[in-house]
Amino acid sequence: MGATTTVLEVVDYDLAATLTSGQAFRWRQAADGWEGVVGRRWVRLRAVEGGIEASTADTQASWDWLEDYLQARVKLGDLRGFFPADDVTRRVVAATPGLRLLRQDPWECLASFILSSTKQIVQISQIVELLCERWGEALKVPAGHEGRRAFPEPGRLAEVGERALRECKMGFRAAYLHGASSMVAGGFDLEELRTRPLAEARAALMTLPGVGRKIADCVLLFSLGFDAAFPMDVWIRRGLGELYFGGRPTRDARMEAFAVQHFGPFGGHVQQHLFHYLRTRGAQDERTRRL
DNA sequence: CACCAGGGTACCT
DNA sequence: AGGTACCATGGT
Repeated sequence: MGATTTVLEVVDYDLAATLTSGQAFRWRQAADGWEGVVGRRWVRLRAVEGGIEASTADTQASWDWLEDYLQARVKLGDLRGFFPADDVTRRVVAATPGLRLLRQDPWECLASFILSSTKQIVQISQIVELLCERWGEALKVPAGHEGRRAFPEPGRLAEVGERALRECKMGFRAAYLHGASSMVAGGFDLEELRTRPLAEARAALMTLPGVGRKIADCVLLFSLGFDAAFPMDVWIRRGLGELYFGGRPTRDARMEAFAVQHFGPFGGHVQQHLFHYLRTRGAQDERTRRL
C-alpha cells in the first residue's frame, strides 16, 4: 500500500480553470500540480500531454471514483450541441475552453455552499479548511506533503454545535450549517434527490436552513448531476444584465425565466463558462495588455 | 478605509 | 408578489 500514480486520458480539459472556478474549495496549487481531497483520499493532480496525472497515497484497485469526480469521460463536443447558438454564448465558451463541471460529494458541496453566501471564493476555502482541520478525519498523505483531512461528516458538525462552528469564522452562517448538518445527520437523504425531477429536488433542498434557490442550484449542478440547474449569483446576474439585457435593471424572476428557457438542458454548464469568463476577463485583459 | 463577497430570512408594503 | 434591512467577517 504505497503511493501510486496513473494517467487519466482526457481531451479538451483545462484542469487549472476547472479546479479554480469556484465549484470546489479544497484544491491547493503545489510545486508540482494540485493537491486536494476527494472523499477520503488525498490526491495530487497534474495536467500532462493527453491527460491528467493523478497520484494517491495508497494503491488503487480502480480509478472510477476519480474519473467520476473529474467527469473525465464527458466529451465537451457532445455538450456544445445543446448550448444556445447566440454570439454571447459562443464567445464566452470559446474564451474558457476545457472548463468542466466536477461531480462532487453532495454533503461536502451542500455544506460548502451554505458557507458561500456573500463570501469571496478565497474566504470560502479558508473556512472550509478550518472545518476540515478541526473535525475532519486525518488522511494518509505521502511523505513530504502537507497533512490533510477529510470533509467532516454531518453528524460530527451537528454534535459540535453552533458555537464551535462559529469559531471557524463563518459568522451568521453557523446557525445555517448547524441546522443543515442536523437534518442530514437525522436522515435527510441527499443521494435520493438524484432520482427526482429537478423542481422537486430543488424544493427539497430549499427546506434546509440557509439553502435558497441559488445554493440549491449549486448543489444540484455540482454534485447531483442536474445539468440544467442554473445558479444565479451576483456575477451571473451582472453578466446577464450586461450581455443580454443591455444593462437595463432587470428583476430576478425575469432573469431566471430567461436563463431557463434560453440556456436549456445543459444551462448549468454554460453558466459555469459565463461565471469563469466574468471572473477572469479583467485579469486576461491585463495579461494581454502587458504583451 | 470604504466597498463588496458564487445569499438567505424575516418583515414590510 | 416585490422591496429592504440585517446577518459576520475578511479580502482587495
